[in-house]
Amino acid sequence: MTEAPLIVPGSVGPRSTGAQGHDDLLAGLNPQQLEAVTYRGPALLIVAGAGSGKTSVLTRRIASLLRSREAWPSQILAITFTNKAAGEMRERVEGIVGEAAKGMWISTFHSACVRILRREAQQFGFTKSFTIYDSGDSRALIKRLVKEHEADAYGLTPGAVQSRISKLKNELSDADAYARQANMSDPAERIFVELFADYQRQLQKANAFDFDDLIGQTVYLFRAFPQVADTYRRRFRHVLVDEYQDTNHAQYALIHELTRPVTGESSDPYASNGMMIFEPDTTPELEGASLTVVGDSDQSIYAFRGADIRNISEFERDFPGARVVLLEQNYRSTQNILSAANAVIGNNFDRKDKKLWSDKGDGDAIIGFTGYSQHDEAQFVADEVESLRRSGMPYSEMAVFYRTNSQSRALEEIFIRSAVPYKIMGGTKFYERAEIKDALAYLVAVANPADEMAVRRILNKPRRGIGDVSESAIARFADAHEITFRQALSVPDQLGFGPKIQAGIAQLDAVLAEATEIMLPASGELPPPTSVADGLSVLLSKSGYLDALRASRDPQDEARVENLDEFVAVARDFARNNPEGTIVDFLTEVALVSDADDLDDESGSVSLMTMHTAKGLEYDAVFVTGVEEDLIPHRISAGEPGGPQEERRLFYVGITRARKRLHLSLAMTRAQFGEVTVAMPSRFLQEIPAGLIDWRQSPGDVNSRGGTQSRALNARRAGGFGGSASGSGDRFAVKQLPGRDALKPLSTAMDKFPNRVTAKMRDNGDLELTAGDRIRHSDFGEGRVDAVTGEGAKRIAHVRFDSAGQKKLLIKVAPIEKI
DNA sequence: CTCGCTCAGATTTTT
DNA sequence: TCTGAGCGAG
Repeated sequence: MTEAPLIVPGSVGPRSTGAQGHDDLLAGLNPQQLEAVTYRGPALLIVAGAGSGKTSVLTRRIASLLRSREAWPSQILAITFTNKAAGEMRERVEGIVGEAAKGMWISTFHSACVRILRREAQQFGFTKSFTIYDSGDSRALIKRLVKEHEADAYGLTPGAVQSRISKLKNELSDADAYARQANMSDPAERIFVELFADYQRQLQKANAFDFDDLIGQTVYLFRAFPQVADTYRRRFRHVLVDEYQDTNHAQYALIHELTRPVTGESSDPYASNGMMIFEPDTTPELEGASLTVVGDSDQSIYAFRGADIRNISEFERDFPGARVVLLEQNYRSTQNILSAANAVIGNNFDRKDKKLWSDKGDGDAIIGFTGYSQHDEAQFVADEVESLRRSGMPYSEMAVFYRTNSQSRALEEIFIRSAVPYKIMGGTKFYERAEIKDALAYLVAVANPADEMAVRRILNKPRRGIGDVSESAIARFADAHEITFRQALSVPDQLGFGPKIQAGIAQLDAVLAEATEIMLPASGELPPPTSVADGLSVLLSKSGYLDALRASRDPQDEARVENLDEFVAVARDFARNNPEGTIVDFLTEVALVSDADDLDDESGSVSLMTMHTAKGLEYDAVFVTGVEEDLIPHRISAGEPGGPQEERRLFYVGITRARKRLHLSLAMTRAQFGEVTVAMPSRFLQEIPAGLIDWRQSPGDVNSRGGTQSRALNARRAGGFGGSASGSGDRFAVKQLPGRDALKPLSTAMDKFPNRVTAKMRDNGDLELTAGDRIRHSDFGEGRVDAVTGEGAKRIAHVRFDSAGQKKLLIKVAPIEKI
């Protein structure tokens, strides 16, 4: 991520020869970085503090392997946690070595495993077109099972069951293994084991893997079929893993399996069974792949998801002879920011001492602010953003972090009113929208007819008069005749339903069949690139799904239609980018995209995200908000072992994202679901030396004297009288809030449609106003437009209200009408 | 079977 | 505050 003193890659052509080529690779590296790039051996651990240039080191290491012809591209496997990081790494390696980079596997754990599983699935009872269940899908399945098993009577909620199963899978455990060591006299435990086993059976039956299975089943595959594993071991001679501190046990095991020596025979239980002439334990046919891992235990923030910090702390023990390189020089942040970070993380007792340092100088002081409410705090952020913008910093170089997604709301509201362009990373994902999930279910029903969940989902969408009762009847029929749910749909007349339901089922069956013929022609010939988009269109229109939405009078449904249009557009884009792409490829891509992946830094907007999402990113200016007890550290973390320490690391990750400016803010009161609660400053604040923080408004100021006016309160008062330091009071003139995402800057097709639905709540669209127009505002009454400034979504009307005085209003979202 | 109403519960982080 | 589940009426 940081490349500070390192030279710009790409200055030397791909064909340059070894020695010469290496000069530019190694130029500007400090001694530790140099070693990290050039060391050769079976195992290398690069302990890379925040901002120490680890991505650069990793990419140079790969480039250097390629340039010196130590490895073919196809022999390299580089693993990251997000597709975004993978894409970035690929780009940078390509920047250095050009075409030679083609053929490398640079991907996430999950996509690498999918690739392997698709190839090998037939080996153990799956087909290549298996479905990937995201957490929503598995929750839905578990929910159904919990109901069927009446497990809620034992206090087993779907959420709890899901997270327990996930944890167990991350440990490579399964229902049987768990049962062996569980207290089976406890009925709740017995039910849980049953649920777990049933869940797994259902997945298998549906030809589906959940997220955890992608990793776990790959490990299983390697262990059960050593000769399969060997093909991958022979292939990948250099395995590199980024963010190693966040690997869980299953991922650790996967790496282990991949880097094992190829023995040729002894790992195959059948081979040594008399037939083979080799002596046991002969020298390996091929030594294990060289393994490079990069990580920083201070940035381990995924323990809650099973990440095991020991994977990194015990690396030397696991891989004897491993070389360890420590990167401590930070090229990202100013010393003030680093000093704060060091002071905070120093309070974690179980860590190896590591002190980041910088030669960038102290830089600006950290700015602190305490608001009266989260709105007040948000206003501070918005004001600061504007002032930084005026001083020349682009919006895209600013980011706002928070602990929980729900905190984004107050920020969004204020940003919208202040006309600050922003972009939310994460939050509700586009493919979690109901209509998108429905569309996906239609596609899955075609790609993987065994997936009963998908077929059930679309059975009555749009309404076909097929309710729970009929659905169960179909399931029973399928069971009784030993056919799949999907197959049952193709014999509607045998199901014993009335004509209406029969017709509905027949129609669904016909649509699915037609789409199947488009996307997966029975003739076996390769469908044209546009087949996915075409098939999707057919599904949506001929199923009546779109018509039903269009006929609806729910205003949200209009937006849903638009979302689906966008989704079809995404499919077309996919066809353009992947001419050979099949429906299965498309579904894979959609299932594995994550929030952090579609970060788009060109769009010129401020980025809002959780601190978790922020990992691996950096910005000139960073705002860490909600620095309060019970938020960071989060209340729930207190109960978990190691919880508070992990929270501290999270905070550390947040503050080390900043290059030049760091802002820490909090609110004295926070409204959470209706009730207003009083918040306390986070303990982490006290861990930062007081001299480093320049408080614009300290917690003490806000507590003791009521002298300082709340910005938000001020602004809300119609008069907009004094107080607000930066004079932005009248930005608040828009009192009625629009939908939370109304103003979201739209850039790519992907982030365009997730937010359409809510955006419908208020959008004046192209309302044309010119000086002299009279308007009516829902709060301020009537007034006259003095002037209009700005463009497009950010057009601002300067209005002189008859009674409420002068206001600036964002035309697009203000509750106004022309009169 | 669908619709609309009421009420409870929810919010930690994510591939 | 918002969403989802549950219930009763048509």
